[in-house]
Amino acid sequence: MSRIYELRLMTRVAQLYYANRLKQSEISTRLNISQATISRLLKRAEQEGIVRVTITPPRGTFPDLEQALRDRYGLTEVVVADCFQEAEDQILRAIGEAAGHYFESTIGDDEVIGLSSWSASLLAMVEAIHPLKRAKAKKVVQLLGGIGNPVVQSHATQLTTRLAALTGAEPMLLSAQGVAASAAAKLIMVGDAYVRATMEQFRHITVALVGIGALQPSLMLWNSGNSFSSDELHDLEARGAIGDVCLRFFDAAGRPVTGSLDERVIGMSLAELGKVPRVVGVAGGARKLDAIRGALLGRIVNVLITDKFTAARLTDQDIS
Amino acid sequence: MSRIYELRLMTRVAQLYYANRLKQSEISTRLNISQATISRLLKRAEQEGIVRVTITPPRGTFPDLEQALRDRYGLTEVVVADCFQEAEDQILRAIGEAAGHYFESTIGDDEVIGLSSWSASLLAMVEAIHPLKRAKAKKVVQLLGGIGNPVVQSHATQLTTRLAALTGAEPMLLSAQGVAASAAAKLIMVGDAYVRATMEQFRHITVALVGIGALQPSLMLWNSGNSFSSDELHDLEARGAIGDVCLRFFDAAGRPVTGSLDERVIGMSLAELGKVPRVVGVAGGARKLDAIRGALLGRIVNVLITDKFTAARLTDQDIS
DNA sequence: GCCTCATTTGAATATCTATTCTCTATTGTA
DNA sequence: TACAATAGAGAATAGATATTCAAATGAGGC
Repeated sequence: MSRIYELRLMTRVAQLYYANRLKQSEISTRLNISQATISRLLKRAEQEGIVRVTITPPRGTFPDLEQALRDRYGLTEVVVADCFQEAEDQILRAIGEAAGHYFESTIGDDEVIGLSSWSASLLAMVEAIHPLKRAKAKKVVQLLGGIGNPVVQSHATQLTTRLAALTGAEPMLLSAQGVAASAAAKLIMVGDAYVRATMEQFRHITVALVGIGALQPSLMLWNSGNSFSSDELHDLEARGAIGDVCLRFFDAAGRPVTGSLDERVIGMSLAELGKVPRVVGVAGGARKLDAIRGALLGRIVNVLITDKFTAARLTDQDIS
Repeated sequence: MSRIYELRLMTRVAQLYYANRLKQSEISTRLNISQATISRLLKRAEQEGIVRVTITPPRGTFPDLEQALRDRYGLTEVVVADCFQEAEDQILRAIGEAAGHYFESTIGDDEVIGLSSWSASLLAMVEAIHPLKRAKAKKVVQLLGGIGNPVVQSHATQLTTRLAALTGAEPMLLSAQGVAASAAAKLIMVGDAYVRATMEQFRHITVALVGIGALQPSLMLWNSGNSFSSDELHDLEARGAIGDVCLRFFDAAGRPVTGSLDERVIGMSLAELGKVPRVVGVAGGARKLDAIRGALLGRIVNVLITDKFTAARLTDQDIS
């Protein structure tokens, strides 16, 4: 059969199939051609470029940025949230909402959720989550003790409790300070049966929700000599630390920066986190850019929820 | 779920489905969403205009013209053949080839083919047909006796024989003049057993291949007082006849123009033709434009094979 | 607050589509 | 001319997708 007529036939079949929405069998009856051949013609029509499928991203979605981030950093999934202005509070709301939606629509039954509690992003996320009707998750495990004064500490456990309530899961709290006064103090706290029980769950976690912190300036400022000694922080900084997840520090390339602090932190380690199938990092904002990049490069998270500005910067694109 | 996130999800699913070519079930595993929902999201993505399918007609094919003709004249199928120049011989070759392809690819098993023999278009068509390997058609029935001198007459029956050979069908010939000298002469010819047998097949025909003739100027000139009397032709013309199919005349609107001639023509009548499920008209060229339009308006044919120039004129479009 | 109606969801399944398999036929090669 | 390798078509069927159904949820309306 001559080429031109084959092309015509493909076009006609494509027209009947895609424009007129006929079944292949209807086309096959109509044109006296077997259904198998119709199927093959349609496939060839695609190969020939006669049929093309175009995906037009609706305003406010950024599949190209997401794709670029997945490709560049080997991430499983990325959600880029739209955000009108690049102001901290706006970004926080945007990524919180996005993370909430992501969480709601991807949480499966019987999941064991890990939550690295003290993070404005995660707080925003949990606030965005609607109560799930049917109990879905099994457990919500607090990944890190509370930080700073007791009020903030309780905040941390509340977040865990809240998420547990929303998902109908059992909360597993880490009723301890995130940073013990000393390695010895940590040992004592870890001796607590409840703390042990929670930490025992770490290895059963199926999805971890974590914030990503920047060392400079926030942690430095915020700390103001409470949990961390200036020496420790400066030491971390001197050794290249740029950010943290669960108070476990890493440098710009994502390599762990260990230190005496690790002996005092009560919470999940990076090694343990590495064994969790799905680690969702929720973070955005220019201030955290390098920390986020580090977490991505170090494969500390494999899902990222961020804002469009940060996403653009992470892919070296112009910000639009 | 907020609208923007729904749209994002549709986009993402569409991307995985169309760009990454994942199965719906793979997507459903990956995103923790049921396959049913993936299917629904894809459907909605189309409705939302996120996914669009574009059909790009290859050069030399004219789906838009074909569509316009189908719509305008209520045709079942139309093939518009490409044609470089608007010269009779070129047009003839183009539509002949197109008709041949159309025939080859749509002829089914057990079809009874009717062939209105004396037509340059049909000749070109039959010449373009490759011998079918497996016998397909059951019978090829000559729809009209031969015209003019015996050489031309035999031409007509040869065409039938040839098509029959190509399709492995049994030829049913009308070994008679297309136009008898008188009504009485017709009666005599129709008395012949073979002629009767062939005409008996008329009502079993599943597909009729017919040319479309123009009264002016061709028939008038061509005749030169052979089969038709000038009176008859002028009478037909006076009564609005503009063209014919199987020597059955019709006016510009496709209404039959009957006359004494009908009593003498040995061949299928328009009424009989109207009962054939698929009547394929093969014709093109400026000269025949009005005749073709008449045949279309009168629903005398329901499939048209023509050239792009004629197609454009039939749809009142500019010729390109 | 409680009920009704319209939606939404996933499991089961009906339907549609792609692929395999086999047969036929064709093309290039000796 | 005959032969092997190649290509193409449809029938059967494996596989994928759409739809149905039942259950559950949410949004008004009283």
